[in-house]
Amino acid sequence: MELPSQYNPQTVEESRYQWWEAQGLFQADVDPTRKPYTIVIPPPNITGILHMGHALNNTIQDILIRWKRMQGFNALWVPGTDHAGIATQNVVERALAKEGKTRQDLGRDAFIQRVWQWKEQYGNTILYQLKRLGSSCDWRRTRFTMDEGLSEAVLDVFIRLYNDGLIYRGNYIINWCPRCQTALADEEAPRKDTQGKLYHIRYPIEGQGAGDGGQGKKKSHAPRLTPHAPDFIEVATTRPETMLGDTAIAVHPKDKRYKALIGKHAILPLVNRKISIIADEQVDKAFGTGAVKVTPAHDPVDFQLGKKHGLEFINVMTDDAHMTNVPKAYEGLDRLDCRSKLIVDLEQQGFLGAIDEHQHNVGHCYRCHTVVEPRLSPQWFVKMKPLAKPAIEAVKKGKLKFSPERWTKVYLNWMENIEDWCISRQIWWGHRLPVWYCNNCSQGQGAGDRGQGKIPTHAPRPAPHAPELGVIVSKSKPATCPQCGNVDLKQDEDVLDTWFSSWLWPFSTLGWPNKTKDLDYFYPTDTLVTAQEIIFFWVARMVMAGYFCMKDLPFSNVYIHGTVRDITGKKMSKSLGNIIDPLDIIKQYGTDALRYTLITSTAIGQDIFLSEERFTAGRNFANKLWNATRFVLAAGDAGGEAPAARPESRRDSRRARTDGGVSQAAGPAAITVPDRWILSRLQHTVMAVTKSLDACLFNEAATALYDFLWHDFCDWYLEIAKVQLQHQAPSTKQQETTKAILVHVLETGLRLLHPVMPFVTEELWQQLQHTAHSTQHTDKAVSIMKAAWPKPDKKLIDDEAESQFERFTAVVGAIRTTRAELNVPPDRKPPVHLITQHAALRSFFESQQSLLKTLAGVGEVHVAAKAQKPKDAASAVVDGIEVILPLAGLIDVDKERARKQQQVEELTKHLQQAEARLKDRHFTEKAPAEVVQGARDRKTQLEETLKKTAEHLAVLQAM
RNA sequence: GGGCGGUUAGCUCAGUUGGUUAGAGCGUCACUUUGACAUAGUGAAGGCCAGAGGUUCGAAUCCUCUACCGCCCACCA
Repeated sequence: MELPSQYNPQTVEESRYQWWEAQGLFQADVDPTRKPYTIVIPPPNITGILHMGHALNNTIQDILIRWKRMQGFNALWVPGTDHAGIATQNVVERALAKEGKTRQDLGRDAFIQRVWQWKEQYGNTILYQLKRLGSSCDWRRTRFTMDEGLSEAVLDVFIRLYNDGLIYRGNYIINWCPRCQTALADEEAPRKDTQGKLYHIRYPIEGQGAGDGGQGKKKSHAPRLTPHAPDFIEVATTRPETMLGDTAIAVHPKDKRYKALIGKHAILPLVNRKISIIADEQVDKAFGTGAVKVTPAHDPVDFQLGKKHGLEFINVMTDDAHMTNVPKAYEGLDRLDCRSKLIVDLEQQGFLGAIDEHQHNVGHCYRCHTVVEPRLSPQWFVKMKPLAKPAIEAVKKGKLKFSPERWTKVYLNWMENIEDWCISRQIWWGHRLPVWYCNNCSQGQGAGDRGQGKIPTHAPRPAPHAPELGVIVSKSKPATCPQCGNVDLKQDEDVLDTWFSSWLWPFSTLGWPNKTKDLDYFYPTDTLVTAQEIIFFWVARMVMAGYFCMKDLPFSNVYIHGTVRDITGKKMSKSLGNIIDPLDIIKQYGTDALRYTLITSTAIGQDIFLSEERFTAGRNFANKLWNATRFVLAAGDAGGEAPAARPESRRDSRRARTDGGVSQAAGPAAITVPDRWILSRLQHTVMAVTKSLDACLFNEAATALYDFLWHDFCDWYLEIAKVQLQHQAPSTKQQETTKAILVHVLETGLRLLHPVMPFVTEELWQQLQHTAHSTQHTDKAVSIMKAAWPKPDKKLIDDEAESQFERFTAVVGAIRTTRAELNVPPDRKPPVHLITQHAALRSFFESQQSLLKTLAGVGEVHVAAKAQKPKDAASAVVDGIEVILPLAGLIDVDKERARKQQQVEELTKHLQQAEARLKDRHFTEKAPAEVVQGARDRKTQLEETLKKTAEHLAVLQAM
């Protein structure tokens, strides 16, 4: 079959993928006779479109899966998607907004229906895109975090945790996004450095003659804070509007400035509420004025202080961050408008001190970037400390490993300081809490009554099995309230955090909570491949869920890859416009090129700085392989007229074609040093690639293959094969051997490369199956995917051939360099003299004459023990062989002389270094013997080379 | 404020447990359109391994400090 001279991925990839799928090659089922290898995909959001991060992440997973599959494992890659609560709801809400509607207009049920509709239409886009990447997932098993089984798992684990006392409801300071109107986990409210202002406000002290609100006082910017008779206390805040909810002022107990005030009261300006002045060590004397206003309902630290000191909690904001429970003048104002108005009023009434510029970290909603409001709110929490315990142990005992290893510390550090997890979200899209309220029993503590007025604080429910009155946790709606028999029960309006379903992913996708054969066989999974951003969100929680639900860790290896950035180091993002779209790259360069370039661009766990030009390397490599195969196929066909040398049956052919059989079948006379060399190099490559993959050093595996296939195989062996194939003597046996080796080495190389570049390797491997010299390594392997992973054949490792061949290439290189440097016209073929004392080397070079002539472009080859010294000859010494190239009439004598001069200088320098080293007593006495010996050998060699080179310089100088 | 990573050729990066003269790809320059491939071949130029100390016979590699870049975590109002 004729192959075109260029590889065109477009004509191959899609149809080849469909063929794989149709053959069922991605599928894995329970098979007790084989060992499983399992990966669960980090489920992409249904709103997602493929970006470079996905491309890298899934390429790595696919490499592992394809590699393990070839090694004979029953390899399962479970795909699926995540419902991505807030993200998806936002997308659908935006679509609604275009129709001029809000979700409230539709109502809850209709809205959710609308989201499902959207999901059906667009939610699998990302999965189709993963197919374009070549991902060999078992698509029959595709799961979705809101499908029936997984929803069941979510409710099940909620109830288990609740019954174990690990889920509780409490009023807590949470991050509240006023735009999305939902609570956000800490991880969902990333902090950004923000330039803000620090407002100083003066609170009059009760009974110090300033209780009249400071009217008529002169404005002074210097706080008068004497320990003796202060009439006000000045505090500093970045959010003045929260002062309306202040219920105390806190100072450090040892702060001399305020000691006298502790226990007294201050008057809250504008509100005229009496608040107490308390002491707490948490207060930093050095910050601001050293006095802090305490707003327990609107700040995490203040919340703690509030609980500790029994303060009142006053919520002054509504869900959409407008003021409430405040003096009429401020009621209903937006938080920022209120801030402005307050500043004016405080200033007018003389309560305002200095306003400083202040840079601080402010949380922003990760979806809409609105500044979050820390806010007291009734929410559901998972108690994390008990869950973290086994998850910490697993890592400490080495049962769970991270690569790169450094993430272990990050993981442990977080786990050991873990905070409870706020799992309720005030959105509609997600798993609704399996919680019902009885209005009879619960006194209006239901979900509808959120965040208004003065909320009593609840400590977390401390002991298990202490059910709150009127709160019923149940998978389905209970008929009646078990306490009072009331039939009017209302389900909690909240849904669960998206991660509350993802943390079950490794076992929920395999059927949990049912006891399935899949679970039994495939769990625990093996490797989890993910990005560093979600170690806390997801990885850590999966480990905890694994131990809680399955009593076993969910995976034994976590591979954390780097982040794909643009060439300047910025994260790729739409708003920056620095996106390189993987699908564009696939169109332009091919999937294999994309995969190859991504993989070779990152050492373990390092970030990738990507630029588009880099993909040419991958494309060129695929093209190189394509053309090498074209050559091998052509060579095979050309040899078709030698049937006697060809084994007749397939069975025979397999025997003759196994690794060990290559040399034996051809007989000792037919195998040449280059043959032995390439076979030996192949074994080293098999070992190196396998070892690298074992250590997750994907870039090293790919680079080793690139070097071997491109340089060793194409640059050297293919060129040699051309000579060996055209050569008539000594026998056609040699030609047969050469052809067999060509096919064998290429075929093995393709198998090694298949996990990284699946498409082109499959295509070419299929082509090779049609040749006379094909090697069929697995019986009935229909695809390279099912071919066996190569194993090294130690018998073919041939140090002698390797060192001889290295000498050969060095001699060829020396001749080429000389020719190029002296501008010898390419059609001129000067004779060459090889001078060496070693008889073995002489006979070796005698036997390689024709190769030398072709590869180095020389005429007659003279091998001798002694130099005849032609006057105008260029020469070089490599590996103890002197190479003399008589170039009568072709040399630029001056130039060559200068070059030799330079060579002599360099050699002299190196020799001096070597000598100095050997003279160093410390070195000779302390360094290991082989290192010292190496240095001696090196020195001797240098001396020899220098001597010869100097002689030639002398010759040149005489010319 | 803590923690982590990075700094090696013009660019992007490798560099195994310290050990000959520090490598690759891209780019550059020269020659080559030879029957696999110009998405190629051959050859060349290009590095005080961020800086300063230290350990060692020997340091890109180990230690300390400094500088810059980038991430993560954290309640300084």
